[in-house]
Amino acid sequence: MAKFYDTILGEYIQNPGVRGLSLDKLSEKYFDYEMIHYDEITNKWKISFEEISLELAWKYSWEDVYMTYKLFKKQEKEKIIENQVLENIEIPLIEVLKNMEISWVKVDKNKLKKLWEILKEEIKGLELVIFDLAKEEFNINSPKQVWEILFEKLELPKWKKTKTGYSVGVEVLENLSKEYEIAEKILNYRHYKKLLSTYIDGILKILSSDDFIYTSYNQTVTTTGRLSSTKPNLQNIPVWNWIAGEIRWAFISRFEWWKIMWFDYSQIEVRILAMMSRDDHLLEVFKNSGDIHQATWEFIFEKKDISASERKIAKAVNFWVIYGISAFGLSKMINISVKQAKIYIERFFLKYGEVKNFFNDIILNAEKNGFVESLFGRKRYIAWINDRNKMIKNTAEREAKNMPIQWTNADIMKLAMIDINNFMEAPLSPALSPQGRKGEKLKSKMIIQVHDEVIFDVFPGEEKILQKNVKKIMENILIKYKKYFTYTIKEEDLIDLKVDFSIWNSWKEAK
DNA sequence: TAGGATTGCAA
DNA sequence: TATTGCAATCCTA
Repeated sequence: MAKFYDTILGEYIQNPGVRGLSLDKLSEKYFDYEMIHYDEITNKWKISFEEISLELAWKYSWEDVYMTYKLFKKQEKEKIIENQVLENIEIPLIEVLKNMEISWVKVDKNKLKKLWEILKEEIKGLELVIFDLAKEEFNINSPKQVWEILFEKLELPKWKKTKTGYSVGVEVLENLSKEYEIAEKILNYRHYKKLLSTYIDGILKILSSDDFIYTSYNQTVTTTGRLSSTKPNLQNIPVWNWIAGEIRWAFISRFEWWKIMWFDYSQIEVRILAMMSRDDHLLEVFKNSGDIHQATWEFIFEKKDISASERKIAKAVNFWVIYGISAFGLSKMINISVKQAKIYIERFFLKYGEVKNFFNDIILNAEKNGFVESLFGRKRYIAWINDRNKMIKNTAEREAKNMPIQWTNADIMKLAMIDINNFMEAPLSPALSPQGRKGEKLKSKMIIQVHDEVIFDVFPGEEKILQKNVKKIMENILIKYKKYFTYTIKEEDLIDLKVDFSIWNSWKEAK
């Protein structure tokens, strides 16, 4: 039993993704009791807590404690506190996330300022061109004004409607940009503007005086057991393109002589699929070559030499099948005909037959029991799996198919983070300590998690010990925690997870 | 000023 | 006609 407990996490485990997990919401939901709000007692923050009457302060404080206690008692009675995922993953993770949050992330302010100058210049230029093409000035950031200009004034062909007018999203503009320069320019404008507002201004705005940012990790918002990150969201920093990719160069080690180290689970979802489905052919790939894309193509098309474009298709098929994509979706995603896409998907399931059975079983079970389950027993209720509406039913089925995989992914990563944290907190033996000091802890810090990657700020001299141990911990999670499995997996089907690694002075790496 | 709608970034 | 998120911006109520 952990040293501490969290009733919100208890609630989250029961019903991941349900909004309104705050104490006052739960108190209403379960005890039909409306708590006093902080807004009320402070007259909407007009007075401070010290200024309110003792009686009100007492009631407010008492409620907080008592309702938490009642919630705990309820969860104890319902045996929620004994939930394996809660006890072994979510509760221990609290401290890990705390450590990450207080470690902060150093930012290269000058780098961002330089990017700001470049982007500002580009945007200004594009604005002029767009106004010239439109023959008037308007707000390019306003979708409404954009479609008014494009479809009403310039009479470009209309593509897609929205609730309030016409869509002018990427898909539409990309189609238009084949013939109309203005569409292409607006796309460029948006791209740069996005980088400038969200990633440059957004980060500069919240930078501390010594150039650090301190993100928050939220443990109870996603329906898939993943974490989320806010203020800033460090989980959607751009990776592509010459200028967007530059942004990652701005996340640097905290001191000049420190390094940024980056670990990433390679193709983890396909590996999980192989293991959970126990598909012999898929498992074989990972036990042998490990090159899943090459293997899929060879296997599906009974062909040895493959071209770069064929490999790209194989990669897409491997990737999208996990999400239960339709032939239509796949065709759009990689720009092939629906007919072709259908053939690829059919052949995938024909060859990897157990995968098909695995997905079918998940749906059957969900229909029967109303929930799906991860490898470690994380449950999600999908009541609408039996909906009569075919659209709703289809969506539910796609969710059901994807969730066990994505959840298991999240569980693996969380377990790895807990073990990494334990490793970093434990006093090192003199032999292992980089400086040979007795009882010393590592000084490096785990700073960022992005779903299947973890990033460290590394103290000089600790590179080797971290590289070796973090990689080992991450790759061995399934073997170490097989006792928690709720699916039966044969010992020989426990495949190795693969972790890629790189080290640099900033987050931008050889990706 | 709050919140819906649109858009776009990540895994 | 894949999923999960967060955030900037516009614009209406």
